[in-house]
Amino acid sequence: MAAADLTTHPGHLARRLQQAHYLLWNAMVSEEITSPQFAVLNTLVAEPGLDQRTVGERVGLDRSTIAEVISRLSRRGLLDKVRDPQDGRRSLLHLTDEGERTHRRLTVRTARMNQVFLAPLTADERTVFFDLIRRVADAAEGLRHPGEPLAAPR
Amino acid sequence: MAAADLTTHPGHLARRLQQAHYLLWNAMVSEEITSPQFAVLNTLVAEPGLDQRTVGERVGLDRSTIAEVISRLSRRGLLDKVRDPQDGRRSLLHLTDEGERTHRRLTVRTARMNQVFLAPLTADERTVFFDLIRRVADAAEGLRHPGEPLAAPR
DNA sequence: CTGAATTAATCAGGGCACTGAGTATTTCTG
DNA sequence: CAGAAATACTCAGTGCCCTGATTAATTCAG
Repeated sequence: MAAADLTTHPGHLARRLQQAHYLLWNAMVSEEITSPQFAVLNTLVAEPGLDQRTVGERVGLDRSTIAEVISRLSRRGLLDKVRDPQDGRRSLLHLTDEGERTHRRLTVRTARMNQVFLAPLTADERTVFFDLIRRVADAAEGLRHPGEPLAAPR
Repeated sequence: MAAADLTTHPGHLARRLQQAHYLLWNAMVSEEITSPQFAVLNTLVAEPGLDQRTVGERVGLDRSTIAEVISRLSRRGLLDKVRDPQDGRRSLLHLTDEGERTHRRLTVRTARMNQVFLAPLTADERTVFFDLIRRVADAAEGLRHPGEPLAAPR
């Protein structure tokens, strides 16, 4: 007895939302390039030559995950990865021509998909939707860095 | 040039939201039991004896994923899985005592975590937050089943 | 009643996401 | 300047998430 109602659990809703998006992306944007991969391409269009860690920070992926995503994009010839001569620890990233073409092509499809995805909401609701999610995500991310203990508040 | 602004991409926001939740769950609820695993336990508290596929449907996991999650829960002794004598294709699931205890314990922690997670929002905003996400997720899920072609509308 | 669909579960394979440990390089400090 | 601390990346390990193909059991149609 005493089962919780998952429809009031933000984590459960977030997961379902992401899954729904995953499916729609696959159907309407690309089966080859995933949404996180597109986010990386998009970041490198705006800021070519960024190092791996910073790209991860921009798109919200940790060191290990960004390494995998970049390795796949590199394997497919969408970006080049070279050691920084100024700082031998860093890997600098640049899109290839093919990478830029892919980004351009997917940008159009992505916009179309977002329209479909957000179709159930009015323009005002979309604004609120973005604002609320962003605030919750930002706040939770902010809890990571500081010395805040998170759980036991003493 | 012409990089998109990811902060207006619902998919990107959904992913960030889910990651933020993942981290908070890990810090405040459990490092052993994940949120999807808890969802399964919760479903079986409400409806003991459900078959594997139906549980997956309830919590929003496909056949393959639910199989993995259940295999882990079973390995940890939190649930029992037995072949349905009435229908040899089905696996029927029941929580063990340990599974019920775990569910009870995590229910409390989960409620506390949700408070922290939603702290940036007022009570009214939380209602809207749930409503908007649910509507978008439901609509996208609804696009899967029908004969709708999704992409090329002809 | 038997062959054809349907259904539940499994398996193989690809990708995302995190942690903890380890390596190489750079920077900071005494 | 040498050792310590910090930084970027890699690697191993676990878990979530999906698709397509396969297997076993049930149900349906002729």
